[in-house]
Amino acid sequence: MDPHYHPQAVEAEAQEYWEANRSFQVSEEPGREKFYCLCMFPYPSGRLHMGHVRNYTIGDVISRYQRMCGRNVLQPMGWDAFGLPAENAAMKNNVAPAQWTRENIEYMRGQLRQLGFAYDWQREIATCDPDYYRWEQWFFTRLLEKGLVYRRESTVNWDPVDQTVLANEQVIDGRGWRSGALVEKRRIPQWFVRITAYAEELLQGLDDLPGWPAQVKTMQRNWIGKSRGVLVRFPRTDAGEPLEIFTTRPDTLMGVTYMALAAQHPMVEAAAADNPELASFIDECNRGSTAEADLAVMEKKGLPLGISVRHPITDEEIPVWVANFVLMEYGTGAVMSVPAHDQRDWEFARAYGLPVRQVIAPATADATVDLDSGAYVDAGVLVNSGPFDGLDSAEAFDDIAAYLSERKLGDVQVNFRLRDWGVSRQRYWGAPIPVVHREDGTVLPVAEDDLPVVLPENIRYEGGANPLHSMTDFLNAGTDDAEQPLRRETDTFDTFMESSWYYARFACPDASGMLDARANYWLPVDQYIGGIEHAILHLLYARFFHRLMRDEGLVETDEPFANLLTQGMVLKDGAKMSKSKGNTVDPQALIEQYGADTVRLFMMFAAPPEQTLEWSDSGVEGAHRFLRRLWKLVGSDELPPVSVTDWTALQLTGNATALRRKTHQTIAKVSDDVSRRYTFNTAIAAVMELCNEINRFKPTGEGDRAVLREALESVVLLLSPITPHICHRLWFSLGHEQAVIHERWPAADPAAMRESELRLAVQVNGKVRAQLQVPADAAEDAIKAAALADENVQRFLEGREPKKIILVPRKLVNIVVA
RNA sequence: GCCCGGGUGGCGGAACUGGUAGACGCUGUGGACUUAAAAUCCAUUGUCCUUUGGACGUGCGGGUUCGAUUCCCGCCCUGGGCACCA
Repeated sequence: MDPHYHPQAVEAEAQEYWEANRSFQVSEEPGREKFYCLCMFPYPSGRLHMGHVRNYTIGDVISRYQRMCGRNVLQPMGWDAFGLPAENAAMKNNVAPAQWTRENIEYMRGQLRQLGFAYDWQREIATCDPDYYRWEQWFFTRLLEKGLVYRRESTVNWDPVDQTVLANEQVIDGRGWRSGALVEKRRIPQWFVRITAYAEELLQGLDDLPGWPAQVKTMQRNWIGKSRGVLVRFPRTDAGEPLEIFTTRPDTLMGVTYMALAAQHPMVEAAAADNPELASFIDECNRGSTAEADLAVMEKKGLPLGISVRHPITDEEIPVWVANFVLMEYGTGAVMSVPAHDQRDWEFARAYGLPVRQVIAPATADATVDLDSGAYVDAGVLVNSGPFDGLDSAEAFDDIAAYLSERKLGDVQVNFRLRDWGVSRQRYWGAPIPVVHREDGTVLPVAEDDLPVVLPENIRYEGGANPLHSMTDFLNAGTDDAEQPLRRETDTFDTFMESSWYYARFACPDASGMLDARANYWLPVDQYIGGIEHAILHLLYARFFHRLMRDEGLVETDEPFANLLTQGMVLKDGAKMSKSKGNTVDPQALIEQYGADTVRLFMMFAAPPEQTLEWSDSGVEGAHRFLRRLWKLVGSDELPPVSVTDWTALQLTGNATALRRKTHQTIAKVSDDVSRRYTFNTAIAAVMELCNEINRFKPTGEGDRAVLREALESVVLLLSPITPHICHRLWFSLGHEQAVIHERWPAADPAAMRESELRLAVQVNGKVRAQLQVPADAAEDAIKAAALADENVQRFLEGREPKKIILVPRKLVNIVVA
């Protein structure tokens, strides 16, 4: 065997073997345990970045491990191919988005192959392929028929110079990123999917996902935001509909001193008609971005409408204000303000000189209220609340709700923060929304036989308006039954639509319908892996879409992803790697210099998968050095495999017994790390320790040789999911005829792992003062006696009698004095 | 602003259920080999104290405990998400 490790040759050889043998092509095998391992598919942005390499290496390690455990493993790969960057690239480089995207896919597919991932490439999907998105279009028309999608007006960012809708990301400090023009909010009709109809189920479903990280479930719970409160109607002092608000704190109702409305609230718009100051305030509110983060940090501003309502209990007159921090999209677009017991209301009241009225007092004497420095927001006991005085907040909630309900002034209501999913995008590079418009403004779904609505790909893209607007062939959709002309919709779908069901299509990529029975063999995904940045939106939409497909009879399960691993970001210089920040590290250069195995090993070794990984160029070299040592260590053993049937019959030297113990402890440790903890970094560290021990081991007889052999084979088997190419080669060089991918994962022998002696720490008052070597089966009293007998321990006891001796089995003895 | 994370040597990280802080690797330093360099191998590498040994040390300030990186309270810094980036 070549004494030098040449990764390029080794990796080409392994990859050719896997390809020639179609090693990773799988089909349904009823009766055999399946394992569906999926990584979030990439957006084909041009080249792989380190985040991809990290994500896909984790998935590949898990897939290859599960395969060695005997499961029928599906690991597919595809492309989330629609999206904004293709349009930006088109403008910049004068190339059609379709062409740009497909060229990127070609290149990135080659990179993934070089990294040796065990994908079933026959299942490859690109979401920009009409064979894929036609089913999304079909499904949308089904939802339309069921009333699960609807059209209404909603707000977008409008660039008045470029005459185009901007994504939040394209609005920088309230201005269009290209034109620099002040962005305006504009309301246009858009399609929505009723995710709110599934809010309760999506919330409950989280309880049935033990394989999901708690933090992700918490984020989703908070996002769905279920709350119980009261819808209160405040009658107007003049004519007109009462003002409705939702509050979770009806116990503070007696402390309301003003009402606050969103600028888009109908009552505000009506009042602005004869109030120029108000009209200009609304204009001001209608500038800038629609992003919630921007709205939340804005200076809180407002204006009185000159309108008032009556308090539903006291009949007192309450002024109505418009405020820039109230969102029309939430609740009713109006809130009751209780400055004494809500911090934001308090700040607003301070700024505008509105009264602060305390109606809640602390339930315990030690709490204090200082309304000059801020609101008192905790629950407590009602004061200044007339008939409700003395009730605690919980009782007051019920009593006040009942009072309002009897008088038809309010109702207990469950409210969700979750809003319906707006899926319309005023973009070219997306799946066309399959509807047509009549001249009278009514809308019809495209008939099933007329699907897919194919997006024209051979276009010139010059930015600004959606090029579909000027394509008469596309726009002309024939006539309806009454011979009236039909115009095709030019909006396309949110790309989250495609990524909400691709995992199911991978099970049956050539199905003649949206899905077929194969989906039910493979689903749910057993292990889903992707970036933590998708913790809410993508994962929630996919969970929702899965239920929609279930209710259409397409899948049998409730949840799409049984286990979820959220990988941390790859950062450099403390920031997410991105082209715009110019801090990317190109994996390609590393693959070419060191080989795929080095890159894979380094990525898995540098940090546990859930943690952010701060990139550093050093360390890659170290991973490569380890592989070179491994090559020499294993490759130099050219004796044939040893088969031992009964290890207990062998006479082993002390060193051999120790090495065998280390081997089996390592097998146990790595198995646990890979299968339960997903801490590949500690798994690799354990194998490195074993290699260090092998290096020090000098075999002297047949038994020693058998132990060495077992250790080397274990190293290769344990590393094979992580660095599959070098292990493929080394397994053959160890004399095996079958490729390592067909081998079973090794089992740890508990008898071999047993220690005969233990090393315990001896503490005096919690500080380590000595180390103790004791037989593994030593009695408690003997251990305590030995600990007390230690010279240094005696020195620190200073003749004092131990008050207590704490013995933690296998760990330490703590002698407590004084 | 709101929701969810993170903070441990010069660096990446380990310590899994409250039990010996710093595994494994990187870097640095010293040495071997070499005409020399690279590669490789060996030793060493938290700070401080003259020591066999000891003090300090896990963002900061408190608390609980025989014992806290781990649990509790209050801060600071930092990453992710906030519904049209994917």
